[in-house]
Amino acid sequence: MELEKAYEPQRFESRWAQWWVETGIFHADPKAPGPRFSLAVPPPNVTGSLHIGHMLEHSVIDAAIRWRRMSGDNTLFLPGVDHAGIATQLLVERSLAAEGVTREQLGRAEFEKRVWQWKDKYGHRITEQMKRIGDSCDWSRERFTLSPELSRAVLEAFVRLYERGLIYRGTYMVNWCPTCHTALSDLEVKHEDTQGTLWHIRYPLKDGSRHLVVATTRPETMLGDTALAVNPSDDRYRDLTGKTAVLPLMNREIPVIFDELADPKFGTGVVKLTPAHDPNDLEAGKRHKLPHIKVISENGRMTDAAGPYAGLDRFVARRQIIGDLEKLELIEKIEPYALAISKCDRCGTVVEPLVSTQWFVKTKPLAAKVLEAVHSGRIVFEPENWNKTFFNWMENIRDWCISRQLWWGHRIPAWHCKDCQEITVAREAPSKCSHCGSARVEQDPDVLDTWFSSGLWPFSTLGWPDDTEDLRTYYPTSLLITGYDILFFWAARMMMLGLELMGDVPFRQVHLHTLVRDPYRQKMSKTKGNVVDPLDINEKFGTDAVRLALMMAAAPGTDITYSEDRLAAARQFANKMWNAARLILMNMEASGIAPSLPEAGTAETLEDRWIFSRLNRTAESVNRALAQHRYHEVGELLWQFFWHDFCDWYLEIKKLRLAPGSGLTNDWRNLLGVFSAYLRMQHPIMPFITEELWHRFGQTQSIALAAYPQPGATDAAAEHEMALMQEMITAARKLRADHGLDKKLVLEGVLFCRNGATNVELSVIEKLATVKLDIRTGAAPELQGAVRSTPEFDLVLHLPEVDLDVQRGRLTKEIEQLEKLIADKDRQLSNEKFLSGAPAQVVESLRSKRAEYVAQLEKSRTAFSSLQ
RNA sequence: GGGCGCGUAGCUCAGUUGGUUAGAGCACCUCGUUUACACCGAGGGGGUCCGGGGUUCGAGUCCCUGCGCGCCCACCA
Repeated sequence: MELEKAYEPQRFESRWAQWWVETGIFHADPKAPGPRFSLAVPPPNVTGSLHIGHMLEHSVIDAAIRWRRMSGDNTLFLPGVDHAGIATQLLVERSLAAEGVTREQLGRAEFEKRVWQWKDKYGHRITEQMKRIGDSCDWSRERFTLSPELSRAVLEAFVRLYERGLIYRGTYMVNWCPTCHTALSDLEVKHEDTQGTLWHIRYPLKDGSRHLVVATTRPETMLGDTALAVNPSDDRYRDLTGKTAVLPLMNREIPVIFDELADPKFGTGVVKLTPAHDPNDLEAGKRHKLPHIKVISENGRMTDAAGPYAGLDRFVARRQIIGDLEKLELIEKIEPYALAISKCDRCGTVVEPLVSTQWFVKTKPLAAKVLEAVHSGRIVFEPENWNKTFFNWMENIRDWCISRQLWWGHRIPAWHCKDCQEITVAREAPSKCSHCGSARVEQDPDVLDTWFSSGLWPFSTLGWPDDTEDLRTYYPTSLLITGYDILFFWAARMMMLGLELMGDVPFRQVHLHTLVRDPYRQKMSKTKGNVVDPLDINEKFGTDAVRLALMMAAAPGTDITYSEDRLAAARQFANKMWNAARLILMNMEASGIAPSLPEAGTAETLEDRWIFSRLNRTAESVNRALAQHRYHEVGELLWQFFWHDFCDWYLEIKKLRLAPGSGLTNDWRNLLGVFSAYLRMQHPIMPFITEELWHRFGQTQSIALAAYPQPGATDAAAEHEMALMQEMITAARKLRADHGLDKKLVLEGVLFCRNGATNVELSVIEKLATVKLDIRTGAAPELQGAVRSTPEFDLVLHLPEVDLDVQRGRLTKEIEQLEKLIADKDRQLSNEKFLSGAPAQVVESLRSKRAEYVAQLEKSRTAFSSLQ
């Protein structure tokens, strides 16, 4: 049964994807033998769809898992999805908006019902896509952060942390998004450098003696000013003790106070204090017991306290205030000013700092445990250059605001008493207040930050808080593979919560992969319209080719720039695999062998000794690169081995040996043994084509369950002999190409060999280079005609017509190169410091290298003069 | 204001601990379709490794510095 002529992945990929799921071969068994290797997938948004970043991430994760599984580990690849609180809620709200409905109009219960409907509708898309791209997950263990089981884990985690004093409720200044209408954690706020404006505003003193000039970037907040401050060491303002200023526009009297907050070097050295709208001012306000006047509300509009500006959007109010101040001639100066503006990560709205009562996680004690775990090596970053960034963040961590004023998420398990105002935190809804016994208790309306539940992922997915066999077997997980963009959001939180609640690290190793950018190095985003749908390119190039291309591009350090050229190259590689298999199968049929992959026999020929050596060397490098998460190296090693060793040389030589009707000869066994090993080695990167070919060669079990090739003995002598033979063949081809001779014309000549070079197999050289050679030992007595020389042999071809100009050109270039190299070596070898300082080995190799060049130079010169 | 990273062939990038003539893929040039693959084969051209110092017998690789670019963190007006 012959293979189709070309690699057409569409013909078989979805079939294998389905087969892998249906046969359940990736089902994890805690009782199975072998070292345990477990990994929980970074849960994608339940309503999301696969993007190119996922494609890279899943290629890498799946390769890691498949490699460990084939290496004999008891593996668990746990899949699942995240409810993605704010993202999903916004999505559904947007769809409601299209119907002309707001969530408030629907009410909480009805809205939640709508989101669940949405989840049911789109929630399977991403997991179906994961199956389609070949993720070798245990689908029986699929998890969802908002499922009843995981919700129980969230509840338990919250209560335990609360009981340990690690969760508290308090009133602080938080980041507030007026559009999403919720508090945000610090991480959900993006700082964007912007060219803003600094307005210098005059605040008259009450006594009319003078005015103070205050600089601000946010004039609208002045309506809430409750003081002006100057630095106590600032000589310019010593006389202001006890003075009062009049707040323009509001005509409110505000005191002038002395506080270190005011920097004498900034502007005029006078700063306005708005405790309700600025974190620094809030602190200063506390120190001086200043009143808070909230002039901006949760929806971004001015409050009643803003007097004539009440009800205006905060930015509209700003413009009006500037206009009004100008009319009053209270603007002293307007200058451009560079500042970082804070925006909501989700919707891009400018975040408003507001004082608000929220729930927080006390992070310092948790971070201490994490720092200890990383410092002691219980968690290892790979690549390790993230250590410093990570430590810096962990060491300066601030408390984590975990309450969100949303409706989609885990409801906070706290009940407020309407009588005594106290809070009861409990695992189940209490019938009465635990403080006063009142039955008038009501659950806190807020939900938890979506990252709170994701932070429990490595153990909540394994059955925690119950003591399950899965949890005992697979926790801590072995490896976390994720993008560096969610290092703090997710990885750091898992570490904190895992160490606190499980008493052990959530994973032993963290591999941070790179991000995929568009061809112009821009981040891919839907709004920019530069996203690439991986399903489209999988269809076009083949999923295996996309996996290979992405992994080969993903060298740690820099982000990947997306390029179709790479994908096309990878597809061509897959096509090469396909056609090599086709060649082998065709010849098997001719030799009377049924498709099969027998064990390799013993190496008898040079090419067998050589390919075994190369295979073992490649297996060694590939296993090491996989262990170090150097996936681009894995791809490159396998590419080189397969295309340039196996196809270009090994198969070409074997083609000369295989005879029709021969049956299963030793040549065949060796060829098939190497091919089988290659398929298995390539499988973690390219699961589909390898599975397809595996079966085309008569296998019935999945290749995913076959053994991963382990390194074996190498054969330096065989590699040297093979290299020599390749040089001889190449030399002949070069001579032919130099003279523009027909490929079919058999050229006659003499091969002069020295030393060990004599036992080359002449017939192989003759066939692969289309030559007819006499072979002699020793150096050529004279070098006439078309010659190519190396230290170990001289090849002289009798050409029908030697183009002397071509020969001279080639030789002149060679001679120049050699002279330069020799001069280079001479310079070093005449350097006393080098001779005394460098290791003997280095000096020796330099000497012998020089001797080789000199010998070769002699040859070239002789050949050149023989042309005269 | 801190921190990280990048600058190597026309393009996209490799280049673990400093040590043969710095590599790959794509693109380019020449030749080649009789038996796996034109998604191919054979051969070839192409690089002052961003600039400047330094350490060293020896630097693409280590140190300092300048230029250019990117990212992350950060409550100063």
